[in-house]
Amino acid sequence: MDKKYKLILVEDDSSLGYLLSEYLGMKNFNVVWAKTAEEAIVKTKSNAFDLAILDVMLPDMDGFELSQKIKGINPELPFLFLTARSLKIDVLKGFSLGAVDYLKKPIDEEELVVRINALLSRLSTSEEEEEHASEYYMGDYTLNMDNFELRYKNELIKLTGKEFDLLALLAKNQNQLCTHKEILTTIWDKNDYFNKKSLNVFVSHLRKHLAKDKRLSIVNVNRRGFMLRVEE
Amino acid sequence: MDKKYKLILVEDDSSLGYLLSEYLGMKNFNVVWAKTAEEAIVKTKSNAFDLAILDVMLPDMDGFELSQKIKGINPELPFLFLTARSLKIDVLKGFSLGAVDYLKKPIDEEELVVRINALLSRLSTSEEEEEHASEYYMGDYTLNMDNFELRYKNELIKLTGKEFDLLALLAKNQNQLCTHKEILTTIWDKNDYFNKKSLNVFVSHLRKHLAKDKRLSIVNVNRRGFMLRVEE
DNA sequence: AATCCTATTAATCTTTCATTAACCTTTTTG
DNA sequence: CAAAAAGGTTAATGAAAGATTAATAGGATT
Repeated sequence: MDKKYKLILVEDDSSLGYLLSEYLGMKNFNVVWAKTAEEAIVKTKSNAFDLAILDVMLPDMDGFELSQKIKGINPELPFLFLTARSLKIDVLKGFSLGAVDYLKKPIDEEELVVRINALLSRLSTSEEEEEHASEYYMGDYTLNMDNFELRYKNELIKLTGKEFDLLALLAKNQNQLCTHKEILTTIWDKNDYFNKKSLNVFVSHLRKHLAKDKRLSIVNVNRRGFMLRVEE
Repeated sequence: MDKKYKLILVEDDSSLGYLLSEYLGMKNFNVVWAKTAEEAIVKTKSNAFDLAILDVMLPDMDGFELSQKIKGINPELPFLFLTARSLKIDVLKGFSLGAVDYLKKPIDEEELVVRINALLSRLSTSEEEEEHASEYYMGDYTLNMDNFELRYKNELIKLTGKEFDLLALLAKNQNQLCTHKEILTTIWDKNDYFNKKSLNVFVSHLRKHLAKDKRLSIVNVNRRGFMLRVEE
């Protein structure tokens, strides 16, 4: 049996939203429907979606802005934009090569399913490729991977080697849980009681370093691991 | 595998900045996104960019003014301006000291990639002269690669062979980390404990030589390497 | 061969940083 | 709800890395 993919549909129009979620449900997708951007953000935090379908015109926020925030929560999520405007299409068409696509309204449901599957299949094939970003952004902080520098609004913050390694791992997976095992095996090479104690110390240090931006927090998930949370 | 070019995109508009950096990332560019001119200046100091894409209208500074400042930091950097205004070519003529191009908004991303590649290819043909830069400038010091001379405001400072090699490497990568491995393999050919000890001695010598300009410092990044930092 | 120059090695001192310990707070479990 | 486990924070410690100066050795030059 195929994996049942979980989608979030962000659409303020009730009729269209209902119609699409029903239709996609019939097509064996697990659909969560959010009517506002705010709702979408909350839902993204508490669900592991495989794909997001966003109306670009929402009552409370621009769809692109929303996509950015969602990406902050779940960086791997592919997007499918629903747009009535033809204006932005020239901006979006370039994305048809990557994990972003768009559809013009009115929506053709069959076409929608084709696009969804295209995005999902692309995701699974490119899962292996490692991303080597040279900078990670977290709120007003920037972590530069080339010179091992952390900056808060251009102010340099000195990090030790292990502090940097840990923050880099958390930043790479921001808003996603890093398990104890994952952290300890990548940074300490060994997953034992004493290294776990050491990890706690470093988490504490990093919290101090990141204290200047209230939107950032390193949260503990009891018995599982840590997560760098970046709030919108 | 092709070299991954590193670009800085200076764009205050969140939606456009996000879309472009995502798109260029997909096109296998390493993109660093700055939202303000000030941010751009800091990032230019701490990254070795191959190209800069500047919005001409920024909240804190005019894009052309910014380009001049960036040019002061990285003189070889080619520019690509994004402009809403229909600019006449003669305005850009003043900038044709280096590789410069411009694109009108709204941006056609495919066109953007074509222009970027055009600028970069122009760069690579003249890469020969970049590698053989005859002088490096660090604060009030000048390192002449042709006659192996270091000068502080015209005052000649005598360097030994290894001192020169090391300073040249650091100067070429100023404000960027040079790892122990990088230094030892390029200057000593072998990366072992004793050469590392020797490196420390030379760093100490160079610090004395560079002491006359307080803005210069050779900083150590524990267990990673050294960096020639040039302030302001 | 004596002198000069320079890179390496040695010796010594200082700094840095990961670990450990100690103690406190929060969460989980029985 | 009490005991136990896990997590949080700060400080002490010691080993490793780095900085600096001096000594040595080896090659080149005269």
